[in-house]
Amino acid sequence: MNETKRTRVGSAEIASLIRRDIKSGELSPKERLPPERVLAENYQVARGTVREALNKLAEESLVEIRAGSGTYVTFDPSESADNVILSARPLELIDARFALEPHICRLAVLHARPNDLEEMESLLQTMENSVNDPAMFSSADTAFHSVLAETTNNNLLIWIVSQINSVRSQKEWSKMRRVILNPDTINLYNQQHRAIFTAISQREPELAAASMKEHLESARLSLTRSAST
Amino acid sequence: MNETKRTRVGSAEIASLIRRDIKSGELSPKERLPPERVLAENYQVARGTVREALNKLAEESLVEIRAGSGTYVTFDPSESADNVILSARPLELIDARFALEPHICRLAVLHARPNDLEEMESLLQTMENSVNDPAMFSSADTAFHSVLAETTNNNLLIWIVSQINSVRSQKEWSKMRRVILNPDTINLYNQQHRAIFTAISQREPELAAASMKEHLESARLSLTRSAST
DNA sequence: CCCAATTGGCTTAGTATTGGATTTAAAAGA
DNA sequence: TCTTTTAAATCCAATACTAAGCCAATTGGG
Repeated sequence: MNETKRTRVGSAEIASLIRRDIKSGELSPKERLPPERVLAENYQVARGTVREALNKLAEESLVEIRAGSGTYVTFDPSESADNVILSARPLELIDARFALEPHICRLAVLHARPNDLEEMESLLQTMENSVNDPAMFSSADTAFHSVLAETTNNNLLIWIVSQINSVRSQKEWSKMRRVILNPDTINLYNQQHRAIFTAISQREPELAAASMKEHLESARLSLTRSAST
Repeated sequence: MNETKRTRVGSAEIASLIRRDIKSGELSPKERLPPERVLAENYQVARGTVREALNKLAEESLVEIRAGSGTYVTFDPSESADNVILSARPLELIDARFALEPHICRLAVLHARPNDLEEMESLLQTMENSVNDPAMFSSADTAFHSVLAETTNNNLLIWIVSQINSVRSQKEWSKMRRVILNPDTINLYNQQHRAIFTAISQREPELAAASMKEHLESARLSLTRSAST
């Protein structure tokens, strides 16, 4: 199938190329594509082929074709953001945190300053005093993970984590917290948070990352257990 | 030699240019744009075309047009959510990718289906044929990392990666790409991409993650090297 | 306070560009 | 061979752009 690469360039291939540029943001919303005749020239195909490709993209609502005017990008990758965040499922969230937070711990070890550590210590104490107050624990927990991100001094990571945290403050999630956050679980989490904090203050990046992984593993376990009941 | 028939520069193009300058902060809030007649001269179009472009921007609330006075920027990028993304610095981006992409590789190993692998293979071939075409390489490279994210089936991760990719399509970055992406570097990246792909097809999560880390390490090196020159 | 200069608002007629659609021929694939 | 797809060349219809002029609102200097 892919052996004969050179000869056959069909409308499907053209469509894929353009689709990729739109979805990756290389072509921004409202932007006008070059005229069909020029695209045909660029891709070295006939105009009819380009036309077919553009019509496919129009059916996918990626572009809008206006006769006499041009073809315009109508897909905004950043607009689908709210939907993604609102509809994120618990296990998706845990996987995303698995990707992010261990490495955040490593970076936190590199960048942590005394007042970062003080803030973490203060939040740890709040959580340790909230064994019977799930709501309080939960807000301090979120803050703790935010501080970890802020400690990296990486605005991109800080922003990503804040986006992820906004998922957790959804309505549906607070229900779930009430089920999961019993005193035993809170105690477990407190121990794990403490382990992460200790690893960071002792400047041990891999230990910090490993502790975070263990913590997230527990969180995943809590989730699957609560889902099965 | 005048075979090059310029494609029409229309109101959509003018609007895109000005919109980009506004959103990137090149034009500050409250600042007055040059008069329509001057803009028309600068862009080498008729005044009516400039007018249409400005009216579009006014509908998007990016500018305010006051008859007899002028056209004023009414959009403040620092108050926009996209701000973090627009102002992300190269090393921040690499750190974020260090956090995300190795784990994405692990998840990709778990979820990869035959047509995911086919798509990766096709992009690898595109990149391998683009040793002397940085723009094409870059677009396929972005797509490759996007496909990795899509393979996880995790919408949250897919969205995060797409946000990160949108950073890379910024103006400043395309300059940097031209400096970094010489044939040697592209060949190196191609080898590394191939290694990642092989690890995924052979279902070796840790090998895939390690290959990705190596790839990102190279990317970081290219960045620091280009920054120091 | 008024006048003159500047700036956006708007109209018109003529021209150019662009997508829409059809036809014929050639090439690729079943 | 027959079917489908692509190429190439037209012509058409919709839309946008140019150019030029005049009006209306605003601004700032005298």
